[in-house]
Amino acid sequence: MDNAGSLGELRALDVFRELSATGQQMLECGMQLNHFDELKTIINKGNTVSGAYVVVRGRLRVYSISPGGNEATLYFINPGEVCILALNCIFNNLQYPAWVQSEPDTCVGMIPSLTYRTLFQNEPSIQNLTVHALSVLVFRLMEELEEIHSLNLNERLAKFILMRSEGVGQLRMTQSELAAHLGTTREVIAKLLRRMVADKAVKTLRGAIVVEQAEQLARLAGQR
Amino acid sequence: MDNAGSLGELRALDVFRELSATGQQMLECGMQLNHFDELKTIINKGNTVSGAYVVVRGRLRVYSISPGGNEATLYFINPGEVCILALNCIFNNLQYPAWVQSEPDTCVGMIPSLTYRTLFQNEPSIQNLTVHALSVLVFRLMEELEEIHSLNLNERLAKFILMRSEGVGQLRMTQSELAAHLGTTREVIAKLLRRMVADKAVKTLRGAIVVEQAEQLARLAGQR
DNA sequence: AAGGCTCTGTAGCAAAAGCTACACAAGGCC
DNA sequence: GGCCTTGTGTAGCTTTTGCTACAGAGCCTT
Repeated sequence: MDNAGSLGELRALDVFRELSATGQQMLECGMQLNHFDELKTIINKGNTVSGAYVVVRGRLRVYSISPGGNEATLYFINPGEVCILALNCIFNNLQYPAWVQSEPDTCVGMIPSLTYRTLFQNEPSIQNLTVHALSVLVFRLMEELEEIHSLNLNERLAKFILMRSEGVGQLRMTQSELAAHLGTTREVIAKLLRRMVADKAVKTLRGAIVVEQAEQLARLAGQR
Repeated sequence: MDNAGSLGELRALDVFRELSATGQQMLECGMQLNHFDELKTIINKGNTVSGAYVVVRGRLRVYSISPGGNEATLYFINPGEVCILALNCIFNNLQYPAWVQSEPDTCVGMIPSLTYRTLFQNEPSIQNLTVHALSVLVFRLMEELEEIHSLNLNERLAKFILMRSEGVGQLRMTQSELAAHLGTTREVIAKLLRRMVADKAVKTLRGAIVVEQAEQLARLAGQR
């Protein structure tokens, strides 16, 4: 996880900005911006992807849905990063293997497949960016897999709250949403939260979790 | 999962062979072959990686170990494929984030980091190979994550046996090994196998599982 | 203010998975 | 053959997670 963080420096947006600044690339003609005010599903599983996505503002959430209807977040795409899964599909003409959803107030740039492939062939910076983005994703997925195997739900929940409340001290999210991220159900989240509340680690509000004692929470996340 | 399969055509070994055949690359000087007769741990978590690994024969297994000591397989690297995680580390000077183990009778070629980086900068085929290998890995990891979220142990076990016994009709593996792959314990595997035996889907031997009725097994793997 | 919607709290039972403990079987080695 | 190691079968208990059901609280709309 620290590893993955240290990889996050090469920002897709900067690369594209620089490229278009130099002028010799036909970049402007390609990138089109889309803005999403509220939560919206952008790609459905099985969709054909028409281009590479770059997150300008906000965040994208890539998730899967089980036959039973339960959602589970696979990973997030943060501002400045490309949606490498889309690249994946572009390079191999595949269908997108998951769902993608925008968080509220998210802005996404789209570069047509063909443009991206041309850029990749001619621009070392784009080659690096691509490899880099894929690497980051691999790290995130491995980290997620590892956590699922070695932590139980309680620990994963504590960790999730801790990570996503950083700075603010609270996490604006309903318990159903939390459940969808961790691949479980609302009632289970409620049950676990009840224990954390009893431990005075957090406080629950409508639509939010307030972190009371971060170290207490960290302890819950750390060991069983 | 069908997606991942269709990605597997670009074989690392062929690319390197071709490159060294053309002669203008200093490839021979780089690749050194290692042979492993039996199960052996090649990379430990946190190790610094000294080069790119190409599997010539056999198979590599990438896995994680939880604090409790339980293993869980993240994915396999098949003949002709590169260990992209190692590439990852090469490009970003990171430590390897998991353990790697060779199966019996496995042959692995190693290309020093520097050589690989040079190749990547100059050879389009290597660039493609790299992106391709990373893409395949991303698909495999996503598939694994999705399965963990949507299938229970019984279904995952059935699927695992089915996949790994293809053609032969049996799976040469102890129950402890099975447990390590699926991230659980021997007793649980034994319990699940007992049910499958009662259903006449499989038969258990010492060190092996024999598939009796593949469709029966497929049914167990398919739904709950 | 009334009604409706969404979110939360709680209980209780069912199923899944993990853990401990032990008996027995198969194969290798001396 | 006897011993040792490794692998398997089984039982019973605990913990975790999932599922069903319902009550109440907060917020918005009309």
